[in-house]
Amino acid sequence: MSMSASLRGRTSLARQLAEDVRSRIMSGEFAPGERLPSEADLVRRYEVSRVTVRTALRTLEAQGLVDVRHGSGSFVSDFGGGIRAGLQELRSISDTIREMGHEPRMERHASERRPATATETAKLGIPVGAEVLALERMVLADEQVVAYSFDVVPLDGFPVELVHQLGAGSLFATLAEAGIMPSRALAEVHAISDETIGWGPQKPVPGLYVLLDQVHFSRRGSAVAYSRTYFVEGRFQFVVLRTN
Amino acid sequence: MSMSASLRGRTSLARQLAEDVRSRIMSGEFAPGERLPSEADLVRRYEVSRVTVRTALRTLEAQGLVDVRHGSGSFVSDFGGGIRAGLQELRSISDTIREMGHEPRMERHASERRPATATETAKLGIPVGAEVLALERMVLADEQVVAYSFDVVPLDGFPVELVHQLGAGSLFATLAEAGIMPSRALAEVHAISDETIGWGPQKPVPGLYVLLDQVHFSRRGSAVAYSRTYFVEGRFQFVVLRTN
DNA sequence: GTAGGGAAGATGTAGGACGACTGTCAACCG
DNA sequence: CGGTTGACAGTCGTCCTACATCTTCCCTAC
Repeated sequence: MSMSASLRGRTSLARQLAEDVRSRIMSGEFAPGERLPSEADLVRRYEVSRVTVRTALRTLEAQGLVDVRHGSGSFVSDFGGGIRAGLQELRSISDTIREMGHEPRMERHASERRPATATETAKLGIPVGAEVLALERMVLADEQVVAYSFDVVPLDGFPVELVHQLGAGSLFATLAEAGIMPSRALAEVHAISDETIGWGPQKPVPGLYVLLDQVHFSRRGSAVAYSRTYFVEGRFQFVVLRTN
Repeated sequence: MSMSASLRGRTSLARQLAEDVRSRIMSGEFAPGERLPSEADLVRRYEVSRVTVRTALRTLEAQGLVDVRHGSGSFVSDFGGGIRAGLQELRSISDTIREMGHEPRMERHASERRPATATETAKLGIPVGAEVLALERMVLADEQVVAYSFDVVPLDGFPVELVHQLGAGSLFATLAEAGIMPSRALAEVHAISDETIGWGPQKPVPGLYVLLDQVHFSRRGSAVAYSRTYFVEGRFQFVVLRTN
């Protein structure tokens, strides 16, 4: 059960352990409701201290994946039928679609360098008129339209040689390559009924969408992207795990 | 800065500490971007061990409220002045409204004991035909309608003397009193356009809602309630904090 | 058969120690 | 003079040991 040696280094041990256990839970190696190995067991198996094990368990508990019971053990949370990709986990839409068992594809509709609008300057906390790259894309899962995405990335300080790449591949991957990996996002959820949104032969009628209006932040707290994603109602399962 | 003595007992020290620091962050005592006291400081001020402090900080970090930086310190997450009261924190609608600075009120529209429907038996994992209490309520903030709520609570094993109270006060409070405090909820988000939902003089037109379709679970993993809450679009700020 | 008690195992908390990383600032060098 | 280097204090990451508290289960006593 030991982690691959390549995992070590870079991030903290606890973080790696949490990620490893998390993947094992997701893969079903640890079934919902089942008891995890005791802290002492995990100490032996992963060859880390109990502090590290407990730190990792705490992280997973805060994420709602496990339930640590005093005097009894740690248990995989049971939601009576499977945990899905939660909205509170920050990852690219493509990755989320792939995790749900579908094949993602992004189709670029427009790509433009222009000054930021008033809304964008406010959301991103950048000066008025600062240059941004605006993207309009269509998100497909198994060739069916699931969302229309409008992304804005401030270009000030962004590596020039990577600008063209922003509109091409994964936004997350390119941002990470530029050293400004999104670490957190503040997302607002809205219900939108608008016939003017969307395009293409699969344009949904009526135009009913769940809008995810979100600002992405780097670990240091600077805004790195602002995106509005209109999810076609019914085609995408939005799940939020709520804990206390 | 010590916690009130009444806080001690019941839950774990770490949980109490996390909750205390969380409230101080929310109240602005610890401003966004600001550095928290060092772990050693917190140990002295709260008179707990470093293990406890670190456990609490880890929890807050997993919730995205603080950013712990190796060798530097712990910092309150900065979202550029963005609002808090995130959707991923499980609390009653009333509490959420109150935290946003408004006065909540629930108005009961209907209350009925009946067998569970097929959907409800599936969502709650109860036998077909099991008796449930179904509630229909209107949620107001400062006397303005913000949502219509449809709640279902399975009555099997529920204390008889508390049944009437379910329809009266706070659902959460009554469930807690019955010893089945909701600890986690799996919530689905949908955009709904439906003119048949809602009632009263303030019934919104058009009927555009953000639907929060959620199953509440106890700490042990049993479903304790199923609720569909239709939030009137634009009247309630839905915020999801996404982390990784 | 049942209630009670105790042992074993599990997590919760405490305290001390050391390593690794970060930011600062003074000394140094070109 | 400016930029670099290096020492240093502060802070988080990890480990160790010990004990307290809680759960569970089994065994005993009645």
